[in-house]
Amino acid sequence: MKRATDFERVYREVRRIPAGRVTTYGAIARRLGISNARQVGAALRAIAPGSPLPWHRVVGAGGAIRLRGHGALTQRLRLEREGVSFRSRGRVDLRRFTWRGGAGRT
DNA sequence: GTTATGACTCGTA
DNA sequence: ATACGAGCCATAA
Repeated sequence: MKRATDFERVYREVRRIPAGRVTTYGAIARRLGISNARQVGAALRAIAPGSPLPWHRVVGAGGAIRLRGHGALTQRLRLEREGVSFRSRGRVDLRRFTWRGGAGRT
C-alpha cells in the first residue's frame, strides 16, 4: 500500500490551519514527527504557484516571516487580510494568533 | 553513490 | 536589534 509522503502530510496539516491563525515550521514538524523544521519549509517551497494551500499561515520561530522578497510581502498581506496583526519588525503576534490545533480544533 | 541547497532554529557576540 | 556559525536532514540533481 502507498503511504503518504512527508510532503503530503505537511500539506494536510497546513490545510487544517483556520483563517486568522498561524503556526510555525517547527510546530508542524513536531506535530507530524518530522525530524526537522527545514523539511516543512521544503514541502511548502515545492507547492505549485497558485495552489489553494494556505501556506501563508506558516511562519518561522517567533512569528518571523522567512520568505524573502516578493513572497514575504504576499504572505504578510494575506495574513493581514485575515485579521492577523504584526508586531514591530514584521513579527506575527504569536501570543494571539498561534493556532493550537489538535487539542481544540478551530 | 555524492553534492548542493534551503520557506529552520538556536546559541553566541 | 543585527550578524554569523553550526547543527539539522530530506529532496533534487
